[in-house]
Amino acid sequence: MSENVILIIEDEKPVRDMLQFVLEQSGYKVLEAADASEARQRLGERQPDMILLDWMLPGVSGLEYARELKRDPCTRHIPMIMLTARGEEDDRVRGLEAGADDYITKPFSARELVARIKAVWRRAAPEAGEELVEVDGLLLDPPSYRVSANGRPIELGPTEFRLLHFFMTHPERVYSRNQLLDRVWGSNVHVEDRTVDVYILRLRKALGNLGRDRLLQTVRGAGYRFSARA
Amino acid sequence: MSENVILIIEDEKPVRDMLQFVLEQSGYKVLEAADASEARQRLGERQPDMILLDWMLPGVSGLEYARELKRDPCTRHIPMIMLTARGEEDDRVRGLEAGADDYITKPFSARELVARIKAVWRRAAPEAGEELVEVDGLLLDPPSYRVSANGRPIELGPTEFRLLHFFMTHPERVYSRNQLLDRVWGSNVHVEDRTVDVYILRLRKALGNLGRDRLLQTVRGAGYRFSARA
DNA sequence: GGTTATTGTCATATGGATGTAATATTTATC
DNA sequence: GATAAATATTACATCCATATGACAATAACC
Repeated sequence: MSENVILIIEDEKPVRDMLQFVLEQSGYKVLEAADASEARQRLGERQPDMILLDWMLPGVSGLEYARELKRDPCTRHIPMIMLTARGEEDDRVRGLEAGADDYITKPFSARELVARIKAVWRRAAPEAGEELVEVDGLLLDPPSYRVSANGRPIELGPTEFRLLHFFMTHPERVYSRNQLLDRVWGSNVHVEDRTVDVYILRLRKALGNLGRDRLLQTVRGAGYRFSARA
Repeated sequence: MSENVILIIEDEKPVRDMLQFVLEQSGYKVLEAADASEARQRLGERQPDMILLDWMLPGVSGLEYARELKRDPCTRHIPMIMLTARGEEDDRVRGLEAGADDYITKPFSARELVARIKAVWRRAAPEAGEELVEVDGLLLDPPSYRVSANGRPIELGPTEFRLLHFFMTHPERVYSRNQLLDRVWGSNVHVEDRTVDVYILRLRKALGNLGRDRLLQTVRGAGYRFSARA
């Protein structure tokens, strides 16, 4: 997961600091602005992946600024969460009408904030890599999380599933253990590269039940390859 | 939330433009028609999720056209709001009798319009999934709020009912806890994702009484799936 | 107003999943 | 064929995700 950037637009410094702490704690990068004009400046420098906008701002109100953000083609696509004091139903409706994707009422817990941020992103970005993959009678269906060959199901653990999915979508090419760790396990995990051997074995065993283990080939000195060819 | 499409049937262009602006601001897609014949054309091209119908139309009056829409099986289920100049109680009654879901008097604020649209959808939403659902001998009937298997009834709480309804209408696909919270609990609520486990358990217990708990499958590391297959 | 059902959260139990090390086997090289 | 290097396989301790039962807060109901 690449680092996500969140722009906080909030005039009260203590609240801003609290937000920054919470969000950085959760692994996000934070930009700050105390009012609309500072926000415009930040937006000129860098496009964030999320905007947290306080309802009450000095000068241009949060609501007005929300509308402005949603009018600008450069910023309208950026998901926005409004921060409001004591939940007035009216404000909430107006905030959502102004184009906010969600709103959150102060005071809120760190967990709630992070949960809402994730929920908004989830809704904004539908999942990728959803298509059914087929190689040599072997079927892998991401949405249903199922693998089968000749109609018979194959049981796989999560890691084996990801590994097989990667191989099936990148066939006919050798990947080193470290490349596989990067692409399947994730870039910043430290795992012994010999671990890959073990998962290859586990995957082969599972595929072997239906005679598909030959698809997973060892290339000595280089790594592994997934291929329908002998 | 998928993009909702609203068809505006209104002969005065300035009013139409205003409506379009307001609705697009609120994130809806807008179709336009100046009279009944144009409306028929638009409806042939695309089914909207809502119809805004002016009371006064040249040619076929709004009232007549409302009746026509409610007679046609292809359009009768689409929620409809009538727009009228001044609120004569009489018109209002006739409009509602003709099948309109709500009624709004010009001039109205953007907020009022959007609020009524949302309110109509809220009321219409339960009607949307009205059809009896059946999976592997398990029956769920939304109107009567009943669930049964082999003729024997199953008692479910409201949340378990909604959860089961969602699963039965979206089978063979894995949903993460957070996706389920979004789709079953609603997007603007904050609930711990572990709570889903508990409701899965409760639902399984209820289904287990009639041996249907196997339909609700755990997919480790991914979420849950509803499926009649093993 | 009191009772009951519902809801969401927590603590704990359980079992699968994960990563590593030790050992066996294969392969390449001389 | 001996040796070294790479890979396969086994076994295991640990960790983590899920299952489950109990509970307090809340809402619905009579």
